[in-house]
Amino acid sequence: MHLTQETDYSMRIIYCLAKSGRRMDAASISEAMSVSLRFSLKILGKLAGAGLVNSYKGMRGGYELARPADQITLKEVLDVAEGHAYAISRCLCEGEECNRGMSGCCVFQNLWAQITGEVNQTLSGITFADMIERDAQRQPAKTAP
Amino acid sequence: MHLTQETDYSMRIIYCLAKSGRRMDAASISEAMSVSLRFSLKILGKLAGAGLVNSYKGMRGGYELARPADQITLKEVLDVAEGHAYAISRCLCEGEECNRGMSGCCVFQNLWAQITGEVNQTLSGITFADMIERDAQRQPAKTAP
DNA sequence: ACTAAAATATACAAACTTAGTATATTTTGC
DNA sequence: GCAAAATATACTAAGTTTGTATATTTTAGT
Repeated sequence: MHLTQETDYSMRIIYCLAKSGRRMDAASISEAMSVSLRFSLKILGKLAGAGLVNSYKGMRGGYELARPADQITLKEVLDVAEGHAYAISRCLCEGEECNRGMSGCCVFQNLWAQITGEVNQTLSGITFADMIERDAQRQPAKTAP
Repeated sequence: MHLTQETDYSMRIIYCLAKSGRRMDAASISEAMSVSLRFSLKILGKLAGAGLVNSYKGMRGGYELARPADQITLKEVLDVAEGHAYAISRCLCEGEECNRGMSGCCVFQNLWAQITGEVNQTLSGITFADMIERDAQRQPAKTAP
């Protein structure tokens, strides 16, 4: 029913890179996220493979966003992390046609498609720059004391 | 990521009972849904336990809706079938606080809560009577030839 | 009262998914 | 050349889902 941990971590990792604006190595990221180094590396590999982050080997290597934060949407990250687009019901996924009961294309599929569409639209309308903005709004002016 | 099969079947079972308007035994329901009798029984037990359907033992026994179809919402059935309310992310569920990284209550939680709220609101605004209506709308007047 | 048709309760198990780990290898800056 | 990084590949442990099986209880009809 829920998005996976991997999706959760992926979001945070991209957010972290977006906020820092600099290249970071996996160890720093994993520490900032409180996720094991191994698992962070696995996820970063996936994100790099999908072209959301660029990776650099060797000393001074690490990861950075492949595009500016205002050009990466939540939907993109979710799709990569989950392996496919968000869908509230399985019956909307390819190769998983609902052929039980209900004559032909059922009423529920119709409804699930509607909800799924709304969620995806929301997610594709929000970038990581927006998220940073949102966070700033929530924490009202933490200026020097 | 998806609602479970059990939720899918639960929806259809309630829909089936709503449409028939009569008491039906598990065998008839399972046949109509193309789901095994055993599994149907298991799900029907859950629905009966939650008070969504009434069950009757013995000959001429079976199941019927506990309330009229226009007083049972999709949200109610989902909550029973899944065991808890819909939430897009785990971090919204009780006893699953997200305490990793992100200072305090994170921006993502905020967003997930918003999306989750919208989905739940949609689901609680639709009854099974509405679903029957919806289906009729989709299948344009299948009157005699 | 007896019998057959139903639901109920409880437990079990197989398959799949998720979450995370381990090992060995490759690349690159210094 | 060496050490710091990523990469590739494979493995495993735990949890969840999707059922199935067995034995029991209740009730209508005769």
